[in-house]
Amino acid sequence: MSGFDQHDLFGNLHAAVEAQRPKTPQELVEGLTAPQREAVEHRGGPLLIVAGAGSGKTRVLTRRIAHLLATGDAQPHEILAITFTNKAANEMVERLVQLVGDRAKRMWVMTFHKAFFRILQAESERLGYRSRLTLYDDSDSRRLIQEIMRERDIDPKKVTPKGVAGKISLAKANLQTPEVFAEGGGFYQGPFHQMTADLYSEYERRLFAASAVDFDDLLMKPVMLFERFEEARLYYADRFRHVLVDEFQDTNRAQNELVFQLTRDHRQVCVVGDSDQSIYRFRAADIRNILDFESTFPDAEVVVLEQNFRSTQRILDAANAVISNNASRVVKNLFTQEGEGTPLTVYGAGDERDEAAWIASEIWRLQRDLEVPLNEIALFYRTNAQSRVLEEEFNRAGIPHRLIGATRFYDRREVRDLLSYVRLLLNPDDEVSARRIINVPKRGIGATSVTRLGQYAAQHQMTFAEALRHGADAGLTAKAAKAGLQVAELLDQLRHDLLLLRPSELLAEVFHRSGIEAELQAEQSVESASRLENLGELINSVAQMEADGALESIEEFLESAALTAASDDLDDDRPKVSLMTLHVAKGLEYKAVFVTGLEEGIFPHFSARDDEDQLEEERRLAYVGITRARQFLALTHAERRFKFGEQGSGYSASLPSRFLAEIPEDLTVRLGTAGMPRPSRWGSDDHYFERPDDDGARTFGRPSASPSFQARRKAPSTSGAENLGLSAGDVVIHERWGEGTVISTSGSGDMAAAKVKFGEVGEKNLLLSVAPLRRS
DNA sequence: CCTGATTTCGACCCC
DNA sequence: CGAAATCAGG
Repeated sequence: MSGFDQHDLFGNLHAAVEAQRPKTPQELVEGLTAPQREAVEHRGGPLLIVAGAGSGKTRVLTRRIAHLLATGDAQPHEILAITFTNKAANEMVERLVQLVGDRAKRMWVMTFHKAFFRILQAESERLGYRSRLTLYDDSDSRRLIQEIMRERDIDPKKVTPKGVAGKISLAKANLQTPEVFAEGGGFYQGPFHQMTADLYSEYERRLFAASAVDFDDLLMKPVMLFERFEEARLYYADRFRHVLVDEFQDTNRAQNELVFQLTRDHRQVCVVGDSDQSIYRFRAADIRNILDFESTFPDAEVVVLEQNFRSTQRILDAANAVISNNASRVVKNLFTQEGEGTPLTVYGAGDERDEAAWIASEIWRLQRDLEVPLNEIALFYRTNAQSRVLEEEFNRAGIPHRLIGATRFYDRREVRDLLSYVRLLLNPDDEVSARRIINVPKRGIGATSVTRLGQYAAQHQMTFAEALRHGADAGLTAKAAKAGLQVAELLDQLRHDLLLLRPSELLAEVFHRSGIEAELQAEQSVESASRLENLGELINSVAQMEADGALESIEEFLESAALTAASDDLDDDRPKVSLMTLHVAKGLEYKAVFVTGLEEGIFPHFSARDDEDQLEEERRLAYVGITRARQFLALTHAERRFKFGEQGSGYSASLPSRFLAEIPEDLTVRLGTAGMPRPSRWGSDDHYFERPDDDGARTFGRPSASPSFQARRKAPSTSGAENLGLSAGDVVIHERWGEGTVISTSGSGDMAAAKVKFGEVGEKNLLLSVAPLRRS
């Protein structure tokens, strides 16, 4: 899955050579288990694949698609394969290219949101939109809601725009129009609900006027389109004669309905999912969609994949034990042939710094003694806020790492500003973008002027951008009115370039002509330098995409910018430890995994405290985390943690998570304050005792005294070997292994490493800053 | 009326 | 710690 595997590389080469000859149906089921094969070969009706973690579902899905082609049961353009993340989609495309060659490019293999944005864009006229659609992301929607609330003098403290946005989002996911929402189905009543309903209604009106759609519209609007225009539904249902959906357990009502609308006639629908991995309830995923699939399609064939090809038995046993505490689930038990494996480590830290320090020391050990590459190590946490301490400690310890899914490049302010210009050029109705760029760079059009322009636009039924030309009439000062006129002219001129320039050139032109460039250059701060750099990077990356032939138009670029999640980014293979939330981790796998912060209140999160359903979801999240690990799994918790509390912030005691107690003791080794001081048992004890540089600076195995302070003061001390300036051929002496010859070196500073050949123990990869090494 | 500086407040998970 | 509300000055 993760793509680092060697056999994948060879697979690629192999595929390139073999690409000319399509695989036969027989070849496509080679090496599959009986249930996997059944899933690949099933024909003629609905298919539900219940796929446990690590049971090879991507493999089955891609083989099934290839098989459909090979037997002539489907043409490439008839395939719609839906995933939840771009990352998963890209991976699927890659594998399909290996299996069926370039024909894969004619299939629709993408996320729900992308597929239905395309359909919505193509059919927007039917729904009455007058311009090309602009996609509003969460922050755009929030701005619009905030603006509406401001106009209505609603106190943003009593009702937050975020809260309102959340309510509207849920309503849309459940296919509730403003009218239906207002009625409330008897459950929700009262003035507060009424106000939310009014806001929802106005929000919809404004979105429509701006020719804009939000994320939830990408699902809800197509449902409405298909309901109102049967011929549109039939067109797409006929075109996509084979619909396959991954991660079906995380679909919401709208997504479920879309699948049904597209497939209810031909019934060639294949959904894959694992109810134990449903973790998106908070964004309206409804686990019943998968549980009720068989009642929706009574003739559905069900295939259950229970053999896990990823983890050791101990890891699976732990996962099974935890998830078995969920009452509402279909029982299934994963098994593996990967062997027992080593025990899991449970580490009880003093506080979060100690936790981080221990993890850092373990990572060093994993890579040094067990030669686990850094990019095969991952660290998960429940909330993004937990990442900071971990990062700080990793910086101190010199552990190369990357945060996945934290901040999106496209969310940086300067990037959004620039893209807002382009959005406005493409869609003059776009209110949010117009409001955003009107005073970027500073032109002397402040809040008061913007409000007046907004009022004027509303009164005279024109767009906000159009109102810029009527600043004087709208009551702006002469200076502001003039500036407004200039913006309008600037937009006219830039709109000219739209047809003439390539996307990257257009961005560069906007960057320059808008004055954003000049303003940033004038500022001369570290901050502005970084912004300039980011925008340069943006333009360069677009130019690169053009050069690669990967970008047709600026519209396409905006679409991908809007639909790219933070977690989709850079598949760089550099050796770094990955840090991410448990949600982002779904679908990934690593040789070694750390799940951190297993404490009551954090994981399970306190918001799930009184709700059994939410608690079960937290448990599924734990299940997801555990099952990401192939060989090594450590679970950590801290006794005290710095928290942002209701009454101020400070350290407070943290109880170990109930999920820890749910793991049978005999699967684990307990370390730190929670247990006896013993060395970690990952790998052989030999490895541990052999560690020549075990100077006691690390914290594992220490009694509870105050491990955190030790961890803090004694960041890994260096052996000094990284400063020897070693190169291949040098002869060195290792304290334990004696004389050896340097074969190669890599990295620098704290991460400088060398491959050294010793007489007795053979070749070793050494991290120089810790290896007790000297020149001979 | 705009802008830059200062204060305040708030924080779960995401396509 | 960072974004948004608020304040003081031009």
